[in-house]
This record gives sequence, structure tokens and C-alpha cells, in this order.
Amino acid sequence: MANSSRTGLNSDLFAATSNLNNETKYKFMSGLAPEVAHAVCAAAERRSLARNDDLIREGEPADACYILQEGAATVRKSFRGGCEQVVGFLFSGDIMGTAHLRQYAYSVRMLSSTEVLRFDRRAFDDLCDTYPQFGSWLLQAACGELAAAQDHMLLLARKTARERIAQFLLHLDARFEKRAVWMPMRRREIADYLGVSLETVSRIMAEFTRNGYIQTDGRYTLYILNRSELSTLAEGAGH
Amino acid sequence: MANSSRTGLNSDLFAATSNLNNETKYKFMSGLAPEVAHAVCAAAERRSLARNDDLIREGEPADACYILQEGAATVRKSFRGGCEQVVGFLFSGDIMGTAHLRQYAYSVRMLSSTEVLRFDRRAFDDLCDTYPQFGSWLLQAACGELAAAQDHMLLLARKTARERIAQFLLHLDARFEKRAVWMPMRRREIADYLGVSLETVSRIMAEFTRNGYIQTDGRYTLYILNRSELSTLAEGAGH
DNA sequence: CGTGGCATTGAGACTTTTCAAAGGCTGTGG
DNA sequence: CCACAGCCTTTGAAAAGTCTCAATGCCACG
Repeated sequence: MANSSRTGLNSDLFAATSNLNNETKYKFMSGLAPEVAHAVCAAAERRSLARNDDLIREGEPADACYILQEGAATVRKSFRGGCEQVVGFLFSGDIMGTAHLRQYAYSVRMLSSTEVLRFDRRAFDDLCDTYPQFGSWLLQAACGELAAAQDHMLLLARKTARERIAQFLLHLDARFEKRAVWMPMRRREIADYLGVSLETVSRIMAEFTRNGYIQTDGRYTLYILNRSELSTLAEGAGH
Repeated sequence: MANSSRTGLNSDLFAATSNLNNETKYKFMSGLAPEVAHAVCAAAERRSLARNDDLIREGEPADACYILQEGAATVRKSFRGGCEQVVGFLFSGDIMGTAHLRQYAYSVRMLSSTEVLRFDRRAFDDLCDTYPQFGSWLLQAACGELAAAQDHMLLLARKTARERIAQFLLHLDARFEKRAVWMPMRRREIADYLGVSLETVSRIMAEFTRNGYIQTDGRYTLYILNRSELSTLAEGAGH
């Protein structure tokens, strides 16, 4: 199920370079000079987590950063005290926990069993000071995430439910080179992320299936049958 | 109209330190060591712009970064080819144009006459390499913006029009220390930013005025009369 | 093989949008 | 300095899309 060729969410950087430099131990570090990559690896500690484990909890002291090595996760923010809202999905290569304050600004909960690299915050800051290249690499990644966040805001602010779901499915598809798209998240989580009700997600995916745009195989596997029609829908035909 | 005590949008960093270190030439640089701040200033070039000028255009080569010194601006992304969508507002202290790619990912259009500091991209990168502290300061700012973007996603994904507008007005209010809130943007731009129609903005602001929560004086000036009631509304009473 | 969570489907209700028209402010030109 | 023109805002009524509530069905896991 887990698939090592997935590239990161919100990370054009990783996607652009993921086929190069496979000599480096971890693909997400391609782009860094070998000695920098080596120093970064040396500072990391491997950890394994199971589905539904929380790697990071919003509000707790931000004393470590993580890079997702294998698996998938949700980014959540608490909302009106009780509820939690999904504001992003993470896949391998994504960075987690680079807070600008003392506390984490969001929670990260695993969608599958995962492997992460843990960086002690102090060690991480030292790496930035010692290797400016690492710092600017991180800055690039942050700017990329910000750009992705702006795209998502646009989706949330202006698109219809149909457009949102078409775009979401295409994004997932683009992230996997395989024909089958891995969908480890629940309807509830997709709905939260896209700002619609879970019933609407269900209804529109049923509609897409009826129209022959997609096909599902169980809960976790999706096939895109008509990419161009979905693209047209996602861009908002008829506006 | 322009007001030098405004702090930056999306910039808790600036807000937190804006009352300290007034010896430094530009308040947004407090937090940086004096020699770093000096080097940064030396690399900057002042520019003035008028209302409706575009500082940055989406898709053009990203060969400079800017810091907004005085005034206000909108961040825009093109949408369905023709239209533009407002994804953010900028005030003094905010950083613009730190793209992770070769091209700018968004446009920046001025809402008022403004003063900006221009940094040649190469000079900017050199500063990052020479002064790791500057790089991490930028990273912090980027993480802060990302956190703000996530908050905004939450607003767009889950809040009602009434809640969105209440939160928006409170955010504007928090950014100014004065009693009067400066609102240089049009209804259309507020509506885009909040993901509602401009008529809805108008209707709900009229409702807030009827209820005695706010008071407007011309198009550009707003007074918050009942902060606590607006807070309750913004958090979504009754969910 | 049962049980509980998750997904699907339907019908009615509600918020918000769209379309349309009138009113008011702003800034420009005389 | 005043008047006018144009744009922006306000307000109303009807329509559309999405949500909520509710019941049924399916699948995975113990």
C-alpha cells in the first residue's frame, strides 16, 4: 500500500528533483550539497508511528521538527474549542513542525503507519546556522507551502463543491505516478479540507462515477478515467 | 490617513517587537542584530507607488523582494484566466515577493500611495548566506504567514458569512492601535478575500451597524463599538 | 459471523448568491 | 469652489446550491 515514489504535498521542490541524486540517502534532500545532506542525516532520528497516532499536538512546546518519510498524515487545527478542522494532507517528503512560535500551531495525525525523521529543534537551528544552504532550502520549502496555501484559499473562497472535488482528485492523482491513486483519508477529512459537508463529497463522487470520470475500488483506491473532463470541471467551465 | 504605527499583516513577529528597538532605522527589523539590520538597510532601495499600481505581477520573473514600509496593498492570484482573486492584504512591515520559483506566484497591487523597500534578489540571497540570522528571521516570518494562511483556510472552510466578517473586522482592528480602523479596501476586495459576495458584505455590515456593533464614517473609516459581541459572533456562537 | 463505524442516498430547510435598481460618495473638471 | 459623472455601495426579491437531518446499506475488523 505504501509507495516510495510518492512526492510531497505542497512541495514542487521535491517533485522537481525527485528523480535526480538518488545517491543521497533520502530523496527529499536532493538539491542539497552532499556534505550538507550528510550533516542533516546525522542529526535525524527515525521514528515509526501507527494510524491515528498524533505526531504533533497544537499548542504543545515546539521542540522538534519532522520530515515525513513514508505514509500519510493530516494537518489539523482546533476549531471552536472542541472540533478539529483538517487544513492539509501530508505525504512523504513533507516537513512538519517548523513553528515560528514556541508552540506548534497545528496538530499532525497519521492516516497510515508511517516513518518519520525527527530533528531536535536545537540541532535543527544549529544546522541552519552552520549551513546557510539548508536554511534557504527550508525557506524555499516554506514559500512553496505558502503558495500552495494560497491556491487552496482560492479554491475555498471561490469554487463550487464540484470544482473543489475535481481539483482535489486531480491533485492526488498528480502526486502519484501510479495509475491507482491511494486515498487513505476518510470522507469526513476530505470534506473538512475542502470546506463542504461529507454528504456532498459522497454525492459528487457518486456523480463522477456515474459519468465515468472516476472509478473506486474499495475505500482506499481510486482510478481517474477521464482526466481532461475533470480538469475542465476543476477550472470551472461555464463561469 | 497613512499611519506609521500600523503593524504588519500576518506578522506576529513584528507586532511583538514593534515597540522595542526604535533606535533601529526601520521598526520591522527589530529582532535583528544591529550590524545585520545595517547590512540589510544598505542593500535596500526606496520606492514610492500610487494607488492601483502593481508592484509585482504574477508570472513575471521574480528578481526582487520588497518590504512594505508605508501604506496598504492586496495580494492577488489570477483565477479562471481572466478574473483576479484577493488572497491577502498587506500593511507596513510585510514582506512581498519571496517566491520559491523563478516567477512570482501572485500579484501585489497598492490600495493607497505607498513606500516600499526594494531588494535585488541576488543581494537578498547574499544577505541570507552572509547572515544566517537574517535567513532564519525570514523563515520565521514565512512560518508566521503560513500559520495565518491556515487560520484563513479555516475561516473559509467552515465559517458563516457573519462569522467571517466579524473576524475580519476584529483582525483589522487589532492591527491598528488607534480607535479608528483604516479600511482602504473596497467591498469587492473584502468579499473576494472572505469568499462571499460583495452584497453579503454590505448586508452584514449594515446589520452590524443596526445592532450597534460598529459605526462607519465614510468609506475608509470604521469604529468598533462592541468588540466582545463581535468576538462572540466570530467564534461562532451556537454551534 | 456479528457489530460498529463509515459511506450512500433522499427530502426539506436555509444560507447565500444572483439579478436588478436605486442611492450616495468621490474625485475630477469647469 | 461647486457641480457633475461615474463608480461604488446599498437594498430588495427570487433562485440556486449546499447543508442538515434521517434512514439505509456496506465493509472491515474483532
